[in-house]
Amino acid sequence: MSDIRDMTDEQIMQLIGSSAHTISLCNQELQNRKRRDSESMSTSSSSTAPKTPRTDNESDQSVLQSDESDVESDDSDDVGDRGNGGAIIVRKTVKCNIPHCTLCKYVNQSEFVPNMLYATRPLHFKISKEDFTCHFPKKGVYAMICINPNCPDKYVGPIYFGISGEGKATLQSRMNDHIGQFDNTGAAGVDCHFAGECKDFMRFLFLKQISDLRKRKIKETQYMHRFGTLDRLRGMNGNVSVASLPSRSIGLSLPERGDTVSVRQTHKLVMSRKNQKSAKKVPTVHFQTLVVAFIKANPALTSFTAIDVADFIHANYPHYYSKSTNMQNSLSNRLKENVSGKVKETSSYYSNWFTLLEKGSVESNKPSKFLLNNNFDEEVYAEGLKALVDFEKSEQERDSASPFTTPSPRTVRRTYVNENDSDSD
DNA sequence: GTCAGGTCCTGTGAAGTTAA
DNA sequence: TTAACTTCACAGGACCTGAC
Repeated sequence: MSDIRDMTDEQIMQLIGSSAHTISLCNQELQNRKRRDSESMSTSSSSTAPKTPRTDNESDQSVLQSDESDVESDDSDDVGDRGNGGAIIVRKTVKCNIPHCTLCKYVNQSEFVPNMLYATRPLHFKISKEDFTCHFPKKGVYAMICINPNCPDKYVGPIYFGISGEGKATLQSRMNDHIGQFDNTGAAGVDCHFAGECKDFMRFLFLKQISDLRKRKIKETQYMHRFGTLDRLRGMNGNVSVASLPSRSIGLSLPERGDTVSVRQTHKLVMSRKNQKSAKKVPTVHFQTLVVAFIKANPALTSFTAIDVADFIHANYPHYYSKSTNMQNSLSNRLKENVSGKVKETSSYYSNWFTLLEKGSVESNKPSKFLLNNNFDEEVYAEGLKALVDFEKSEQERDSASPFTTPSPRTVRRTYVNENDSDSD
């Protein structure tokens, strides 16, 4: 690590770049080998394993298992959502055409709904004896779609999945709740999207009739994963409804820094920041991005600790680090959860940047660099890294303009601190 | 049917404790 | 002493309830 500390920022970025290229080539080769292996397996066996990279069937397998007992009167819905990962087929939702119905104008009219996460898995509609309408079913899962061709968030297809509630609230009343919020400038969650430029572009459809609350939540969570709506890039679902073990995320707030603007909590496993209103916004970076940057920058290391990663961030992104408190502890918590597989089953697919299936070979307290698998999203990684670099650059420029604003030294974790002792750190 | 206030639940991250 | 681990209070979003 010491040689890295002697490097300039440019040298470090160069190293990251060259390491990234090497690792990318290695990953590609490993993937090719895996593909060849699975092909030779499939020719010698009758089982037909899906060859599509990163099928969502992997990420929500456990949910699917639960769903096997999902016996509803119309359980033949979603006929395409098992098996080889083709189109997801649901009943069609049509206008009820009852006079003064507030929902009719929002019913989805298109023949299919694209999937931003898995392009090969759009929503299609099957011909059914009884279509869903604004008033039917009462209990089930619904999707909200943005059809604004100029959507500022570039959303296409479902951006939010919801369910009818536990009590008397029906799907119809839930939709009315949403629609009622579109005129409210202070609307939160998915409603704030449609309270803006996309106000008249919301469309909805009902996906499945399920009377059991638990099963509704499981189904809703499945859809979130299948369409990636847990990620702000593709949707507005903040949380899964069902998690066998609660996933956690790193959010480092800085209440002592005065007025703050909260960062929307839409991504799971995200390093979020509360920022001073006047200050340049600290970028929101996936915590995995930071770990991957560390792994890529240290190809010779076979294992590391949260402290190593924290030191790396401190050495390479000092301004970003200085905006954080207790980063080491948070990294430690999240790394442990990832490596031990706690977040795998229903967390966003970002958690799958790390190999969890081979957890037996990875110590949770000292993860190996080999935990990085082929599933990590280069685009998200590059985006996060760029945001970090840009932020550091702008902060450095600010420093050189006023030499007294250098980042504060690394925050040491406080233990047994006397509140009155301001020098405890 | 609508809306405002209430409740519940999960994410967040800091504080505290234990182990090495 | 420090790293690793555990616990818990708080914030905010999703959903519920009841009045109008």
